[in-house]
Amino acid sequence: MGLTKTEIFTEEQNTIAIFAKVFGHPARVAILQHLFKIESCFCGDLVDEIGLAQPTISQHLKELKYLGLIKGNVEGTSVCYCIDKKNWTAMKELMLEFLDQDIPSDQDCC
Amino acid sequence: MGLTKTEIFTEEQNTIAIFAKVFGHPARVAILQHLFKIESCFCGDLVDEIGLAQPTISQHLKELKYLGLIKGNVEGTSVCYCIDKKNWTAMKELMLEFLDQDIPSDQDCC
DNA sequence: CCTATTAATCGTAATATTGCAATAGAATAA
DNA sequence: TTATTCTATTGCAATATTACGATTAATAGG
Repeated sequence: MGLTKTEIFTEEQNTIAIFAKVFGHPARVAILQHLFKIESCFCGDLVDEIGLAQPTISQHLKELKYLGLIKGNVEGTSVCYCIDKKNWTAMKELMLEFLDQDIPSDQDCC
Repeated sequence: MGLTKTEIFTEEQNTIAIFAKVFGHPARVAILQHLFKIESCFCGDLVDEIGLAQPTISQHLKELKYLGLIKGNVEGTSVCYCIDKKNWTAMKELMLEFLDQDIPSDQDCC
């Protein structure tokens, strides 16, 4: 099938999965890390920095943009991409809540 | 192609992506949340709790186990699954480092 | 032994993802 | 206008993922 049964899960579970999925590819991790490192951020730079073809990078950027994690600003023929910090923070809160479930005991139950 | 070019990325980027990918499906998110909620943790319960077939749950558990995030303990005909807290903490550190890149300014560059 | 119970594995169909060549679009420069 | 530059889109092949029916272990109970 290859089709996720989203309807049987909570909205929170689906949202966590959607954000996690976008981080589930090293190219998108690399893009985000690079955008954080250099605050100014032209698109062509990413193609040089990461070793993937321009259409491939463009596709990854599209996904990141669709989730609101980055913004793109047209400047002449180039496009300046950067992190949408507000949305990034909101996403981070959600992921932290999920990752931080392990407060109680140190020992495992089995 | 459908084949990720892992060789052009750093080990850290690949590791982040691998962990993120496992959270990229709501069923696995749900499994982990349930394992955190009830400390004791039989496998059949997960099949009832989540509305997916037994082979499907078993497959998701296998992936979580492969990454070391959960442990399985045979008890008679049942298997008791639980979070591997040590590995969970290590994974969390890595993810936090990635998610917490946004310390500097509040304003976006574009 | 046989049977029931539980979980893992196999096989397979449906769908999704990745990557890129080719092309199209959009703005600038000459 | 025409050429150039940069990015987005299209189309497609290769591979991966998801889901589950059927089957196979593995253990427990009679």
